[in-house]
Amino acid sequence: MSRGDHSEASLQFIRTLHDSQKNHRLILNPDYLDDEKLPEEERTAVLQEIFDRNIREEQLKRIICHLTPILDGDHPSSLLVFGPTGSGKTVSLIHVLSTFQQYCQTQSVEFQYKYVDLTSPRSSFGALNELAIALNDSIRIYRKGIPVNQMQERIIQEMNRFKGFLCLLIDEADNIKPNADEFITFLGKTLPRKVPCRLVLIMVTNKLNWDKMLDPRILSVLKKTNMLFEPYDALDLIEILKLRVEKALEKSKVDEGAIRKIAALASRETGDARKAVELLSKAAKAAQETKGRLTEEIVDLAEHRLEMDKTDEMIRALARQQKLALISCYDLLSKTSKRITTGEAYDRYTSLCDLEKVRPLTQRRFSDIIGSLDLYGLINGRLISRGRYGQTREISKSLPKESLTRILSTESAEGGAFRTVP
DNA sequence: CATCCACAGGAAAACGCGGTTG
DNA sequence: CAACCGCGTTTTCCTGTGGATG
Repeated sequence: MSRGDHSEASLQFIRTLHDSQKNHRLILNPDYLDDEKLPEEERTAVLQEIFDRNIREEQLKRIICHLTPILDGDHPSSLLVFGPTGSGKTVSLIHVLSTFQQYCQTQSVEFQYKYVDLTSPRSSFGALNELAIALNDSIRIYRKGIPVNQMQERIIQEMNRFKGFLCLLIDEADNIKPNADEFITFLGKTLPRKVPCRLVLIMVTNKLNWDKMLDPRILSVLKKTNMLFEPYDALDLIEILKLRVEKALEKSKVDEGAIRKIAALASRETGDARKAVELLSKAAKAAQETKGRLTEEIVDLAEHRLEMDKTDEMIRALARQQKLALISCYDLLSKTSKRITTGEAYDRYTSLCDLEKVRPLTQRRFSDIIGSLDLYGLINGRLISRGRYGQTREISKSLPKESLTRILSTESAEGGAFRTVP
């Protein structure tokens, strides 16, 4: 009997909750807030709209001007594109090249472009490998273990299939780590001689002085042209964000001020469009959980939360040794409340390693780890000299209490996990 | 003023792993 | 199978460094 009342109340509860959730509904299409999860066609469609809004018009014009000689059969020089991350270099170039390729087909000019992605750091060998994959979409993936010359031979063979103009778009070219010269020499010097097609190199980097690190002799062979991508300014970002809002969110529930705030925050930092969209996504989720309206206050909240999540994620992603180092630092810091030195931290670290049955690293290596932790902002490491008592990094904490407790909890929680790992 | 501590940090060699080749 | 290759990681060895101290 009371059962009926009870379920009636529950039903009511469910109904009101559902209704309120419906009212709060802000995110209509979450896919548009995450570039990576967007299907290819949709992605290009979004990009198309961005370009239609004349956001990167200046840059597009410049690229196209550089390419147009091809239509008359002239050979443009290779191109070096600079620009900070998230300024739309890759996106713009791919857009231009693919449309240019289409146009060339109608004009019966032989033109093809291949995209070589070096986003994750690679050696010159890895770069060659990537190039080979880009050239030949077949399943064959060349693995490590074969000499470099042979690799180059295969690429030359592969390239013999192409005629006319072949444009190589090399993304994040600065990621070729130890000997970038080798790869670039091959590209700029060896290949044009041994291959029938006309090669146009486009290299993308976000390091302004990258070309100065290369051998000057290679640069003279390349006959390159430089091009600079300015970061998006706040107005551009507003346009981009508005586009996303239209696609993904219930527009009427988004404050104009909130968008402006996101754009301002992002442009103040680096002008990175990806970061702006990420913040928008975070803010939208936060808004949906509360009142369902995207306001400036929510943006503030989301920014704070995003930062916390980042450090959290950071810590979770650390390697074992790094984590151990971090733990030993904070362990020591919490006990002494005084400045500590690398040596002290190292002592604590070795004993901790003993406890975890992990072979401790050398102090030299430990010093590097401390350096990396400092770089990540998980620790403040300042180089000081204490006169006769030597020179040390003075280590102090830089994390809020919330993260700190979490570190200590992972220490105990993953202690067992550590031990099971051989 | 020279000394000397306790490390920083560069260079190079060594190691280990995952792969190919003959 | 041994020999070899590429490559990131780690160890070994090394030279600097800046100011309190005698």
